[in-house]
Amino acid sequence: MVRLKEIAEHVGVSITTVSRVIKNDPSRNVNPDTKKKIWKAVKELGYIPNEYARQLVLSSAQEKKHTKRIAWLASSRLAETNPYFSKIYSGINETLNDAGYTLLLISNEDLEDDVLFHQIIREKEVDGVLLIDEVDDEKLTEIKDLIPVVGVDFNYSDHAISTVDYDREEAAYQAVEHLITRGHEKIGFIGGGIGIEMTKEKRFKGFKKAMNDFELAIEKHWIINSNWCMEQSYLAAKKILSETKNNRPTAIFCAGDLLAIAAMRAAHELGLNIPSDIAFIGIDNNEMAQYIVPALTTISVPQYEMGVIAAKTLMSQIEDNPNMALKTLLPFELLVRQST
Amino acid sequence: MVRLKEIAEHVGVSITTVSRVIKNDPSRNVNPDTKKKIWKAVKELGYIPNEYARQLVLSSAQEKKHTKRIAWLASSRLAETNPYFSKIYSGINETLNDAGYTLLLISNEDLEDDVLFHQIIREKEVDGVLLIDEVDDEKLTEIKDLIPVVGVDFNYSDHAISTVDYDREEAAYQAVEHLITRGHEKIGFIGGGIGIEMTKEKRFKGFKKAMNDFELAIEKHWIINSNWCMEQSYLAAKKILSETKNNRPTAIFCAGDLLAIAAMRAAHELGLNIPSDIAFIGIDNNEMAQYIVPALTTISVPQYEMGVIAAKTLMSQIEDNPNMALKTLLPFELLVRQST
DNA sequence: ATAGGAATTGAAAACGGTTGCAAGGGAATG
DNA sequence: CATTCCCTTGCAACCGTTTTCAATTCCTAT
Repeated sequence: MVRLKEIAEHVGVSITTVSRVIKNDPSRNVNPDTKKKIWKAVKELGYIPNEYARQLVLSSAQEKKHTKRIAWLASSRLAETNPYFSKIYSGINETLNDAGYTLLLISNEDLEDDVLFHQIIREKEVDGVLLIDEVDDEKLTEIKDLIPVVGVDFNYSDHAISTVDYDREEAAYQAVEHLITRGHEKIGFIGGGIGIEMTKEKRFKGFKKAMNDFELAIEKHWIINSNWCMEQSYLAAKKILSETKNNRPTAIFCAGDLLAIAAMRAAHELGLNIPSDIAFIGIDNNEMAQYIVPALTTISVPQYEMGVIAAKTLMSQIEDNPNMALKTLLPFELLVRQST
Repeated sequence: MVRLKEIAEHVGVSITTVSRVIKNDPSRNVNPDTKKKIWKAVKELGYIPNEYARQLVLSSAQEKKHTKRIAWLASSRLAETNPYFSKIYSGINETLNDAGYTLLLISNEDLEDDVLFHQIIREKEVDGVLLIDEVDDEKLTEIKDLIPVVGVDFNYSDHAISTVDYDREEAAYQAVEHLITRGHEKIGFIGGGIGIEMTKEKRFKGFKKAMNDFELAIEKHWIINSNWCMEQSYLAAKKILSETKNNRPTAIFCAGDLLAIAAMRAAHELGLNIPSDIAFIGIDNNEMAQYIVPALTTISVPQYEMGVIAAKTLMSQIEDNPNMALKTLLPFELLVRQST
């Protein structure tokens, strides 16, 4: 390992001078010739500053340097399954990268490990944390006092942290309203809801509110929790739609496009026509939604923008440190296609 | 900041002893009572070891400590668009996490930035690099001498680095062969190929080989480069399939399921029946493939396993350091469904 | 009792930088 | 020619750990 010392000897100056040149310290002036010679030696010898030694000195003076790293905290299951998140990720990553940050991926489950938690959060291996999934309350309470935190794609947390989301209750309301204006009265709901009580699920709330506002009855066994799993959505839909015409819904609101696609398959296999026998509406505007047959009516959510804004919010919290808990809501849009 | 010194003073022992207790050094024995007292003080004062000071000492003795971080190097465009990669990612992430590693996401484009490159690769902010996309040759040559590298989901690189992939030429061959055994003779090809000359694309090679082996003619304007973009695949398919019956293919081999789905939409809009008028086969076995109507015949690729093995390969290169360039190929499987 | 060994502890020297302070040298000024 | 000042440079202390080595105490076996 090349050290300052070797450069100093090679050039014939003191370590101090070399250090000053390399740090490009503007408050100290070094003879241009010396400077040139030192840089030459640095290149030749392939010197790389020892970050540890540097920080050691600084650690007492100023507070610990920013690492320019940010943790993306999500349950691994989630990131893996849903293309929905890759768009959010895209927005986050591009924004962060432009600002010189890099993303560290940590799955929620791993954070249970105390060692990791200690190392990453307490020792500030990262400057901030982006929450995609809900973390359990206890952990969140612990984290949010130690390090800036911004949540994306959810907002039902009671904690005082910044979140970026769309108004999912209103989105669901409009989706159901759309079905109702199309004349539907018997409407089912296929939700995701991993470990979240349905009651907390805003999309379900929106569904209920719309049904109530239009004085329509909610049929309990048309309410499905799919665990965000296409297979489950498919099976559930198959079950519901196998009933006789009077006992099955005429429309189903799915909390995700993928769930809708799976459910539509079930309808197709049962020989039902979409949308005349059974209509479907999703949420997400997955790229696929427009290509499947029939194209899926859905609510387009600004995933990319959510990522961008979440990243910006977090960076401003890190850099300017205003500990305000901002709740940002982004606009969405109903896209009517062939499935309704 | 709480330092060893303060603990030492608080307990009334030397810094040395405190250090030994905290490191839990088994080769040195410390009086159990002292140990207990020290731990108590550590907890009370909230001591957190200064990683910089620690590493500074170690940096000369052994080589620089492993950071337990690994960089995932991919073009941002790629990760964003294709659910295909999230499965690979899943395999990688889970395997790494189990071994105590975390993933750092770096987009290919950002690495062009010399500062980032220097910091991440040269200063060993990570222990190793996973390549998903091809990096440009120059960069790769530079990286692979500095740090362990493993490539996933490609193997046409001439460089001596380890790769994990499936035999994509053979997979393509079997896909086309399947179409041919179904009686098709006029077969089109929709490929991805971002910035890669088609000739380098193994899937295209497999396609050509099969066509040649069965003595079928390749129609040039049935060969499309979609840039992995569903929209382009859709448009291209629409153009080809608008021709009169004699001038259009009876089957199309798509280098990805998503491309196939988009192309099928085009066929549908033109009123063509799948598979009797036009058959489709994809590659990937995207989760969606089985749910669309008609379900897509495709080649299932062990994405998750590829991720797992790539991660393991990289870890063994980091830890055991055998600089061998292993080329691992995983098995795939033809899944015949309704689109052929 | 006493030598020898094991258990326990501490002093001090690194590790590779940064930085306050002071000194040397030359040019400018009186 | 003496004085002052600025430019340039180096000395040395320090950052918070780890670790070598030696010192001290306490047993145990003779």
